[in-house]
Amino acid sequence: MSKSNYHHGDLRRALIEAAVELAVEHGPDGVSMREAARRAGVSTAAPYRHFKDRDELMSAVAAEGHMRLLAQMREAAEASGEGPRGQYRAYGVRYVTFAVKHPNLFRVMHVARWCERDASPEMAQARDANEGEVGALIRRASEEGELEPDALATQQLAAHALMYGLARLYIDGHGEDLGLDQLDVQTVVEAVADVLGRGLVPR
Amino acid sequence: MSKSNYHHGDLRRALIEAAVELAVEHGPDGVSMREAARRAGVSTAAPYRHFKDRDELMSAVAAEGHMRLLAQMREAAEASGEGPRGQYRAYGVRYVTFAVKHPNLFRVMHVARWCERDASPEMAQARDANEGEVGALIRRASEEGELEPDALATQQLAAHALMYGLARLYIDGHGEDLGLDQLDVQTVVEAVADVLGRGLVPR
DNA sequence: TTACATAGTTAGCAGCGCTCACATAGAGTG
DNA sequence: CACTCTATGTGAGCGCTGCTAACTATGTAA
Repeated sequence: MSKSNYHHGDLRRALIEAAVELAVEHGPDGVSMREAARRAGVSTAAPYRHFKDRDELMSAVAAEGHMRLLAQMREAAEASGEGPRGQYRAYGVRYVTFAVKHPNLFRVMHVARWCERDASPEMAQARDANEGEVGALIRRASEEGELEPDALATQQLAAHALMYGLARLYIDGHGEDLGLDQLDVQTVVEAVADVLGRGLVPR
Repeated sequence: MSKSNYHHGDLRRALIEAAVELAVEHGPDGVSMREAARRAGVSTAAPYRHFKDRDELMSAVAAEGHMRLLAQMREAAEASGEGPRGQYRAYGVRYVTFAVKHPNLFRVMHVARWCERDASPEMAQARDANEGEVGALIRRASEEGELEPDALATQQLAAHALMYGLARLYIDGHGEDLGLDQLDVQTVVEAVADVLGRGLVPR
């Protein structure tokens, strides 16, 4: 181990894990440098050797979340294996499912201040991985003629916005108003995806 | 004035306005009870006579935001005046425009803890107003045959999620990645709305 | 006038982010 | 091996925060 065992082993990593736990348990505001330090068994000033401020730690938490989400979506795409369009859909379903299952982590992952690509080294890496993956999928779908290539950017935006919006409606507590609570997440997502697929206009 | 001129006039109102300013200037985390009190010209403990804690104040801020948004959307709908479906679309455009113009207020308006209907009296009122308005519009659209009534709930959900998601993509800083910054908001929203209208499937 | 609820005050606790001066442990060098 | 240097940790402390307790002033009603 190159940089370990000075005093702690790998304090940076330990702090990130403690912060992830705190975020999951108590939400974004429930993460404090001092409590993360306590859980890692070091003094309250130690974290500042590894993160210049709280935002940098939160950004690392956000990156960790994005890594986990990407792993989930990969798994879902492989399991579905119906060609790019089906995989794209499986991505969406898993995306929303993840948000509903881990709302606090998802929240941290989408706070502007923490998810900009230069917010932390981890974040840049996570975003590269994510965009590469989704980009490749979209490209395959359009090459195989399953999406119209000319309107591709707009369509991708619409799909992205729809899934993101649905996820946020759930976790921001608009679920009950919309009668979403009784229904299975997957059912809802697929129904909504179908609306996007077929369009709103009656024919 | 029934409950005014004890000492201050209407401190509750003054605090809400100070908090709205703070939220607009510095974001949700930039609002503090103490600073709101200072701006209203009272001691730091005075706010607790009107709001049991910070969450209750923030909820009042969220409600204020929803009122302003509703006013904007009404205006947009009247200006468009193209029948319910066109008005629904105008609603959506104005909704996203509002979010882009007042990102911090929009953020406060959608934090779960602050936008639940029993978070504050103001919030309950604001949500009633909002839901009534949109609900009526949707109903008219379906009565006049401009939307398919059987899939109405799902369609409404899709439209809602799409606009909410688009707004959040903008304010959560995903705008640049998607190349949204160069384009006019209205153009983007209308393009996306069209994708929803026509559907994703190539025909 | 007196009694009372309302709306404000001051003082203070505990927790936070963050910084500074200091201590210590390992790596590199003579 | 001793010596230095830097990376990593500690403890104390500043100023901010949310919130509470005990007290005071004000307008209302009996």
